[in-house]
Amino acid sequence: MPVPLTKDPIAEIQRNWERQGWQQAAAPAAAVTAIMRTQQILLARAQEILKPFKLTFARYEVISLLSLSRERRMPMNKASALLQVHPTSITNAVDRLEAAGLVERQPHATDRRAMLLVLTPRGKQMVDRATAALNEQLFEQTGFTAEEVAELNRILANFRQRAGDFKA
Amino acid sequence: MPVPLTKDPIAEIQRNWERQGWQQAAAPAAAVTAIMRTQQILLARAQEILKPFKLTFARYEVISLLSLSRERRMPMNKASALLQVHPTSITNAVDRLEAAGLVERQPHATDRRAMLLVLTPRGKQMVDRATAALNEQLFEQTGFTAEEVAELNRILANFRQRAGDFKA
DNA sequence: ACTATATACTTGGAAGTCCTACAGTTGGTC
DNA sequence: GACCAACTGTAGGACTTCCAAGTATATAGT
Repeated sequence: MPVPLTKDPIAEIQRNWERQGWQQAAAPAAAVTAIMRTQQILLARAQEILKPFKLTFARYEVISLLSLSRERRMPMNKASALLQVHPTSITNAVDRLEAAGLVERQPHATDRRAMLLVLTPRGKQMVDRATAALNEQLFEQTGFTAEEVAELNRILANFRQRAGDFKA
Repeated sequence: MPVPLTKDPIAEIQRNWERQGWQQAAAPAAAVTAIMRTQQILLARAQEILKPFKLTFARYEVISLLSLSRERRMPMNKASALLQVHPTSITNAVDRLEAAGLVERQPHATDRRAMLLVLTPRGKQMVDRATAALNEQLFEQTGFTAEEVAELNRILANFRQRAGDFKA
């Protein structure tokens, strides 16, 4: 990692796959690996930017979601569904957000099984600052051109829809 | 997650960002989130396919790399560089691969700090079967069209190069 | 030749993800 | 009205990733 490689290791995977005679699988195998690596790079950047706020990207996503909702509150199962992560991941994130005073758990008015997540004023302030930092330092300079962003959004939305993430 | 959402939650993020007046950041924010979600879906599929082999994707990547190298052996630091993960991740994966009898650690001939990873015959057999499964069940039916795969490979290779993953 | 810096790997710990299993609630069905 | 299936959130465990620190070895500079 310190010294950049002289060859793209993912292009190397594709060449290896082709050399083995797996023509059909070669390019998609490279694409899958590239997506995983890209995610890793983007996540690392986000975490770096969020470090001064003592937030991780997972926790940022939770409070950002709350911040954009009406009333700045939401049942946990809805947060889980919208962020598309396992319920226990939300539990984990909320435990830490609550310890940091950014979010509160409140009983649901009509369903005693459910928990309502409520963004505190401190939480709101934190989201605003963290979002400004992410916008400036990550989203407005991802390293993708505007065309590439549009292409990615198109291709990945198709994929996610076919994968069953959402309907029509 | 059980019931598919009626709206794409990532498109929702983009709309929310635009509503807040963050025009420049909106589309890239959606793209970043889409990449993360897509990685999650692909990783889950890979893990599912590898489960019968008692392999995780991280461990598969290590033995696949060894399998494609001359002599089926490689120093750990080279594996770390090529897979672009932290050295400790390799240590972790190799501990488990070694326990499963798929890989062996051998001393390096000329550098006594270094460790040589050697794929065992059992390991080779396992890679071959796992690769066949991944090719059939994942890579040959990712849900991307051939054009989309080509676009992804082009866009993500540019990105990774700009991010410093490799030179020229 | 000797010291200082750099490299290779491991250990221990923090954080995230998921899964399984469980307790408490809810709600439709007979 | 009682009962069972489905749902909500959480505890515990496995796994991965990274970071920080430590040990051993190699290499460069004086």
